[in-house]
Amino acid sequence: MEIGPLPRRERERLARRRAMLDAALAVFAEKGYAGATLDEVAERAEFGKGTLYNYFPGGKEEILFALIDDAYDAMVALVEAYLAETPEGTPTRVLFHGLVERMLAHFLERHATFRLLVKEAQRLMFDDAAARAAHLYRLRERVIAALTRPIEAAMDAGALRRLPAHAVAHLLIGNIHGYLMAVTCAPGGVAAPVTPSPEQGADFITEILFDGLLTDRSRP
Amino acid sequence: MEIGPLPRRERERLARRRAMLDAALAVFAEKGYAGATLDEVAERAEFGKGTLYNYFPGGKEEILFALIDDAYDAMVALVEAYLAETPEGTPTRVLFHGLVERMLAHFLERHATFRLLVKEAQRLMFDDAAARAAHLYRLRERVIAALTRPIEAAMDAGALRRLPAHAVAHLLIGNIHGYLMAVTCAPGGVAAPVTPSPEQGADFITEILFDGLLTDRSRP
DNA sequence: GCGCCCTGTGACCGACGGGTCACTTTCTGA
DNA sequence: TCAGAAAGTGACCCGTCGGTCACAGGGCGC
Repeated sequence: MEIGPLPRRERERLARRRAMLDAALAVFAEKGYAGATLDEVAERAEFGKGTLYNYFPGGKEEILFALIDDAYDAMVALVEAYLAETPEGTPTRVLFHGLVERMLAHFLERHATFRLLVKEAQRLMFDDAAARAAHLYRLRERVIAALTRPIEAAMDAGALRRLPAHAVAHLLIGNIHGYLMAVTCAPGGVAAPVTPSPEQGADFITEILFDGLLTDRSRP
Repeated sequence: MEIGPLPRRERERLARRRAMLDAALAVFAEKGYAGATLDEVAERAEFGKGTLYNYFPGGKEEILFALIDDAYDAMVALVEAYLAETPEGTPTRVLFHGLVERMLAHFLERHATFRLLVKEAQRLMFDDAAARAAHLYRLRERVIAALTRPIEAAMDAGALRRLPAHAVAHLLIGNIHGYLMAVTCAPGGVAAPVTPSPEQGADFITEILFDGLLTDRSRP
């Protein structure tokens, strides 16, 4: 992100790399990794196919992993930035509501990234090649770990029931994923059969996860 | 399933078709649709490649859709069978606990089917070809609809809070999917970092969805 | 027992696309 | 201005696989 001190040459190189990744993201998200062709990526990035190999010697697969790594890094960064900027003492419920809202907003405005993760990351997690699967597993674990920290803190503070924090983090991710699938998979793209805005989505998820579905108890 | 009255010729034909689908399921789940080859499917089914086309004139894609259709049909059948055999008046919580347990058990003992759905169905839901995406969307909706019915009944009975039943059904599916991902994607296959058995998984999911995560209220 | 037809077969074909490399263009520093 | 280096390019190569089809063989009716 520190683009100031870098020599011009370097900056341009990074910008070209960025342009290639952007093009690849669009193509991969649209056609899927297997269905995408490097010719189309190159064309959309406005480079020759050979040039891609100057920037990604590993070819198609290296490009895919660069995209996936970026997507997971961004997710971890989002969680950590949010936690860092949220004042101490924020009520647990507000804290998590904001976090869910941020994550929903993040993916709703990065539709291609979400598609890529759904189409390819999930597939790679079950890859035969143990190395690939393990890499994906590690990326996912980093996100889970980032979420586990505030969950555990809330449990320590007595705000949340003491449950396996790791499992709760998985559940949170699962709900965000499920919500996004429901919202973005409606026929015709981003039209919404369920609630459409990040706020409403966060309301729904937070309310159910915190309060549960049951009626038979007092409610504020 | 009615194999009695069918003439022998028909039965054998269906059995062969079944064998081909089984082989294809194994190969597709392992290598992914794009990575799988019909040669391998044919070999594993112990037929010549040409024979596949006698049973699936549409080729590779028809085989994939047959598998996915079967998987969704089985899910709907599972839900409906469970609801049919569960006595009237079963407490809501017990009803849903059993349902979740059934679904978890179903997929835990059909690992290949789960992998296929994760790898391919999710990908197809975002397919460019609107027809393909719409088909998948319809399949998913049938499952959601089957789940929505008991949820709405429970809301009508006052056992669950009045919330958009459709959204709650999505959420339930999302949690089951998330749980299975967490459990089956551990490095090394089906080893479990979270809770491993359908019972424990159903306990966890039911408890959180019904009671919520908060501590600050009375609990039985 | 005979011949027709239905089913199975796998060698073959052609499209496709990932990756390469000899050549061109652009940039840099003297 | 120019030579050498660095970066860009796309025609080409070649392995791979979905799909085809001419032929084989076994079962069924006659």
